[in-house]
Amino acid sequence: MSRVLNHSPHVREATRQRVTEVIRRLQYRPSRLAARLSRGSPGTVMLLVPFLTRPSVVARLAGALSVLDEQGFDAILGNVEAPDQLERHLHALTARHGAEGAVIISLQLGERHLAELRSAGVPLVMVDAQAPGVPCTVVDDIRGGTLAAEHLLDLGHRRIAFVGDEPNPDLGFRSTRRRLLGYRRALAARGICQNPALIRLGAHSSTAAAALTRQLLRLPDPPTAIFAASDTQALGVLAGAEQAGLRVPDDLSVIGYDDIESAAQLGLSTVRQPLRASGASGAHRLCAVIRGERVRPMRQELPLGVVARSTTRALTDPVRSLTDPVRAGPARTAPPGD
Amino acid sequence: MSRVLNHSPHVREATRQRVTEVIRRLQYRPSRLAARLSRGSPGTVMLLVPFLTRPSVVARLAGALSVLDEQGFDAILGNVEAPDQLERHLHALTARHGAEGAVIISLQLGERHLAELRSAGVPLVMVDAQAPGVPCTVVDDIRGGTLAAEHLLDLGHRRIAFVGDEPNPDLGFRSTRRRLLGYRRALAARGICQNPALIRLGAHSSTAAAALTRQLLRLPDPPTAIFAASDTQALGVLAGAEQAGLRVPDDLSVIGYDDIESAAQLGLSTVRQPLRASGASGAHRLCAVIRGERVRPMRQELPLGVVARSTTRALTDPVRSLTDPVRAGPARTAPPGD
DNA sequence: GCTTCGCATGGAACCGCTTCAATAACGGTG
DNA sequence: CACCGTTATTGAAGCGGTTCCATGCGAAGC
Repeated sequence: MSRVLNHSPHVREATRQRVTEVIRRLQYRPSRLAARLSRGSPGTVMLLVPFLTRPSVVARLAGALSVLDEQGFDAILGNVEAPDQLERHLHALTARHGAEGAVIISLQLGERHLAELRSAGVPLVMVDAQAPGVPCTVVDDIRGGTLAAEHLLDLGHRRIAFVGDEPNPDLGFRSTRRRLLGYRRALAARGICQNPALIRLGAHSSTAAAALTRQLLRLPDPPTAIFAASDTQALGVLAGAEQAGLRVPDDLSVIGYDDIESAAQLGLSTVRQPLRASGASGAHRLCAVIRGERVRPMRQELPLGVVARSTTRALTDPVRSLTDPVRAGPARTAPPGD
Repeated sequence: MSRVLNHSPHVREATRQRVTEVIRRLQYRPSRLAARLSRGSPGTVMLLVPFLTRPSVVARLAGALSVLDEQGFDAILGNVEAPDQLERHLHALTARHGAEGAVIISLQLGERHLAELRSAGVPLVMVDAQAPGVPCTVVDDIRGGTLAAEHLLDLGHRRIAFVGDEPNPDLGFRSTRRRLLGYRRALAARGICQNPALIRLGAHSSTAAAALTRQLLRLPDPPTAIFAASDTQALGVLAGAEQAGLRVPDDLSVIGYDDIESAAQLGLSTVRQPLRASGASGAHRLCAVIRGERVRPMRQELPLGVVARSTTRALTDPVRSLTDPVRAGPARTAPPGD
């Protein structure tokens, strides 16, 4: 009878009919659990994400979910906002038959965790994070930072501030640090002396970013452009600028990072990274690992690009830095919509 | 040995030690699957959501997830963006031992689906949706619509437009329709004649909303305020207004619905509903149902309230509607930040 | 010192499916 | 019509726990 359920070819049509009929009459519902146990594969993978509510995380998650779905895996979701949650979920992973593998998203695991997972032999794949020996899908955040800074530099800006979030001590996000590094390199490459006062770190929230922005704008020599470490923070920067009475992009250029949905909606200039695709790719790669295949580039790097929308514009008031009458810059890309 | 794992009291300390030691030496990892099978409870529930990327959905999801987590349930996530996905996930649910129950979020199930689930005896709970005989957690969207409209009316607006999304034929969202109904009632209650041209429906996206807004603003007699059926759409309205060269709230008041995170960030006035709490409550109630308890109010209604931020303000140009000298309204609540 | 009671432990049965080996039915052929 | 090679079906043995029952052992009571 198991044969008819699993569409085995070695069953006569007559019997199939008969069995199906009985199944229907008995209201028989097979137990997935039992099937999975005896088959030895739980058909389940874990998706581990930090701060589920962040749009960039959700986009990645959605990407991963869609391919797992179509590959027939159940996706159990683990959200970690505190170290103990990480601990718990990771522990659940190491239990045999808990999940067949895991996609770890935007979570930098510590040595201890990695060792545990390795010794438990859990198929693993990382997205927006890396670890030795684990297939990962990333972007070059340093380059991303450079791209953002260069975009602003190309528009004539010189006093370019950076607003980011402090590295989380427990769940070590390091992308902000790398983006900052890229920004620094770009400035250095153009021979611009870096003013430490223009670099502000706070909590990863747009209200924190707004506060930092107000601080920046109160500086005796305020920035003409701000690079925010994420779009979420860039939205805060926008709010901060408005609160300070500045107009974007007229008085201040702002560029974010990620290209989340609302960035497009609000016309935020940003550094785009393929969020959804990163999740999808991670999931695909995990499936490969589970099947025992060898994933090709251990470290897969996705492309990055500046999307100039309407929050960045060429520096219009050279008085601030040099001379010249007011002349509206060319920037201001087409707004979204239509 | 099962006893020591399950912390049974009937085991001597010495034996416990010995067993634990052996377990450690053998690198023994218990199989969750086997445990669950023999125990007869999968310890897993399904979270079914539509359009995972919508912020309101994510907030609810996060709420549900957090309580399931602390209750020791694995949450398998099902995202449905198309009817066939719904079908698949629902079907998986009816399989025995697939999941112990499900929290259905913002998804209006059809009669057929409900019947199937009922006959399969799957413990069910709905959030932001309802069905006869199923415990649900909702808000009164009609009243929400009324609240939004009244807020604008109280500010002196009379030409109030509505921007919303068309009901999805497959996954029947009906909240927009109800919010619209509430809006209509409020207007009717004040004896305001309703102009059908001021009601625009499109896709649920902020770009669509932006387009609708531009149409509205090109009207010979454009609205002075717009009520958007969701914050996402309100953001689009904001963008549309900006594209049309209008300033918010000076030239146009905008109110949204949901109070998603970015609403607070951007100072969007909105009708707040407890998103995260709704998910959490749904999860709690599901746990109760699973435990065989009777959930108290079958239909649990969560509170709603207007949050006036900086996108709504009293009508300043009375010429447009009636009389009165210009007097800046009280509105314009403190901006976010700090 | 021997029985009685109770708690700790070892063992069997079972959860519900898959799988594989063994048996039965089948169709074709000499 | 008997025989043989296939193919279909049935049955038993796991998968890896949990649970329940029976046995063993130690402490308490007589």
